[in-house]
Amino acid sequence: MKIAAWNVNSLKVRLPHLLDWLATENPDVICLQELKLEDDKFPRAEIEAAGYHAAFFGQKTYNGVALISRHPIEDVCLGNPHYPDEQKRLISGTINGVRVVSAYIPNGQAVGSEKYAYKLAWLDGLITWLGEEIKAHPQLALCGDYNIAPDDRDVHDPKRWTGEILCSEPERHAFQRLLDLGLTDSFRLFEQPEKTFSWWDYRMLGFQKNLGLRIDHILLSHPLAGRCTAAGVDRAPRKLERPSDHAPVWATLD
DNA sequence: ATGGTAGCCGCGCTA
Repeated sequence: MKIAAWNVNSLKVRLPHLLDWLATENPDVICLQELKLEDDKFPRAEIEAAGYHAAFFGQKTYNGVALISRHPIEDVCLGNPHYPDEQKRLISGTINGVRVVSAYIPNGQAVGSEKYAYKLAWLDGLITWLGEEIKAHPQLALCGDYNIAPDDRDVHDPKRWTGEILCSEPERHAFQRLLDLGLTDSFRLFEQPEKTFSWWDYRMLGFQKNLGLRIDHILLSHPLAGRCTAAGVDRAPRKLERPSDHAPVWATLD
């Protein structure tokens, strides 16, 4: 079973890239973030024509998340019952007996800002909910755009980013609290090339210079981590014309 | 120190 996550930064614009990636990589599941479209604009027909089911939680202009799967998606849950939120950032469903969560964790804008406080509160709500969810569903994968680089290895220039948004200690501590629930960063189960990132700013030739961060993650509960055979980031779609600023991340399970 | 780019039913906001 191959599971992926991709912040597409507008599904309308990126649909051709998504369909290409589904055709070449053939994931069983891909969790999408930043759809930036309402549910009635979701390209259901195109996704189904490619042989996939879809469950989605959309919003105009901002946010929006989806589960795309080769297999039926059961028991879909929209949002976090412990954290009522106008912003559509969370969707979960059961696929092949695996509870798959697609999450778009808030960016936070700047340390100390109102949006930063929202990010930390949102993470608190996520952690509370996941504690219960993982008990109910021991086989769980939390996938998406975390907007957190968990370690200095995940940052192109750790000194410059020390204490900055995406790297601050409270954000990294929240990531650790997710791991403490019994989750494992699938990417770090394997040896990886140095300076592997999943997001590069559109500005200042960020991708060309590899000025990136690894902020997109697939966390696996212990039973799934034990089945994980490979994980990585696929930079190829970031090289295309009019790319998302994020690359897809993936993990395979036995 | 600022600004650079991309997406959105833009005319600023979010990332």
